Amino acid sequence: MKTLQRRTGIALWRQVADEIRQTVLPGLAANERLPAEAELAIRFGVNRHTVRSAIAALEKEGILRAEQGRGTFLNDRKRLRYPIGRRTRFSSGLEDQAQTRSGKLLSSETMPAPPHVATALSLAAGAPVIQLSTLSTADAVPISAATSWFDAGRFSQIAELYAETGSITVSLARLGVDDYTRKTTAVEARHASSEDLDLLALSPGAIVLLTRGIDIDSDGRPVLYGESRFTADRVELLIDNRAAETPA
Amino acid sequence: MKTLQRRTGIALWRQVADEIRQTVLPGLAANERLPAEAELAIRFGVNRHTVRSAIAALEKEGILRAEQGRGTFLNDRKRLRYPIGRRTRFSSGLEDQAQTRSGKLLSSETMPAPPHVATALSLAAGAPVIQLSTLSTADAVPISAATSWFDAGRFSQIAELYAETGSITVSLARLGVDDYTRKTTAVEARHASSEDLDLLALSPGAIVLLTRGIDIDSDGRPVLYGESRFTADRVELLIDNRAAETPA
DNA sequence: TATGGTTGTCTAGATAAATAGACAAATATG
DNA sequence: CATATTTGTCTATTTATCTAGACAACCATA
Repeated sequence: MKTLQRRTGIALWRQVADEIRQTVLPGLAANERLPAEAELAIRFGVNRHTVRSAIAALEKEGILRAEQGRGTFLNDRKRLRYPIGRRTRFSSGLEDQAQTRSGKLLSSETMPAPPHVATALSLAAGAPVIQLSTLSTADAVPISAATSWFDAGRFSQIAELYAETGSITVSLARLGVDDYTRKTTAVEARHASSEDLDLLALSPGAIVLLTRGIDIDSDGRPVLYGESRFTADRVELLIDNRAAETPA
Repeated sequence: MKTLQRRTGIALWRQVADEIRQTVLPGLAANERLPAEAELAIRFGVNRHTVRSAIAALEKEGILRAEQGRGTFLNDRKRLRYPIGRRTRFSSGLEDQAQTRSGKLLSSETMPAPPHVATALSLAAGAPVIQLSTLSTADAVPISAATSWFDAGRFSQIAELYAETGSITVSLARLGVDDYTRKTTAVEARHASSEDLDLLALSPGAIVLLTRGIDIDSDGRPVLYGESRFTADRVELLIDNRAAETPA
């Protein structure tokens, strides 16, 4: 196999790690043994030491474990499925997948609305908005880092409420928004920025799923505009268009 | 700024390219000039030559253009917005964004259904299915590579029809499926595999958005199960949950 | 047309990644 | 307990990446 490319700025061992993830692991059951390092080296056309670097990286990510004399084994881990629909909430939809879930307020700031935020919230450009930076975890593992903007006039207490409750839904309920629904969600994927690496405990080159969404209340008024970064190796997004989606 | 990390298997120039993409370009209008190479080198704490490698890479991607004596400029390019909803079609929804769109059949094969395909199509494990590999382009640029599976009993002519028409929708219509809707779509992101690099004309380390979706006909019977890989730097997915989504 | 700022090219040396080979340490098995 | 298989560690060498500095080529403008 001669599929790896050199002189591309991506170290060979990293490419090998990606190939193992994508072409070797899918064929294995949990706790099953991988082919020996020497065999993988031949298969990918690289030195055994390069394969070892790749395996070391995957081991550090918690995907594999190597045992001297026995072999290297696939750990038992599954990806979190994060539902996105009209009623997108962090907590609900994950109950059966994680024991504990939490939301932490990293920072809040009142600022004039940047152009795209003003547009999303149907506010005048530069109108005051509150920006929340939050981090959500499931079973103590960082799942997403989000930045949300709210109309400062309508939701002046949002930061304090979120800090107290750890939930956007609960905070909004206390401010008189009984219900809200997701209007649109845009999804992109990109390499994690240095800030993402930090917040989400990722290693360089990692991928984040970026969603940008607008939530509206029952009158159709925009309630919040948010951008979330999900760790792509721990999360997949599930978009459900079934009949339950029908507007009330 | 000291945000770059060394010894990670990602060459510094590539990290610089990503940082430029994410922290410098968003602040620029189309055709606006970037800070000078020397200034960027200081900002990122690397040698000017490293910045030049990064710019060369972005130039090769068509994002920037460097002009000797004048500076380096941001090209005018926009990301394609690919709508995902109950009625997900490749052609419609892109009309206003690309002059020409085409679908090409790469290969087709009849095979026993792999477990996850059988589940998705509500078939018995191992029942015969037709697998289509297709490539979709917009304005001659590869946008997505897809693998789709159909019940071989119900849609035996699907490969020939797709080869002829370049459209799943039209092919299905000729086989008596007047309408179909998307039941669920799962979205993941990962590094492009060597096959993806090839098909989608990407460079190593590039990201693909992977969607896995099930389409059903008006009776609720599964029509196709498909997995699509989108080039993350040229496409974003737009999930629309508005009232138009209401089932017919 | 002189000047300052910009990108382009070249040389040289330092640091990181990849290859090659040898052997130790642990494990499973006959 | 002898043997084959596997991962772990070490040394040495080659290749790629990054840094450093100097200067050429080109552009805008005073």
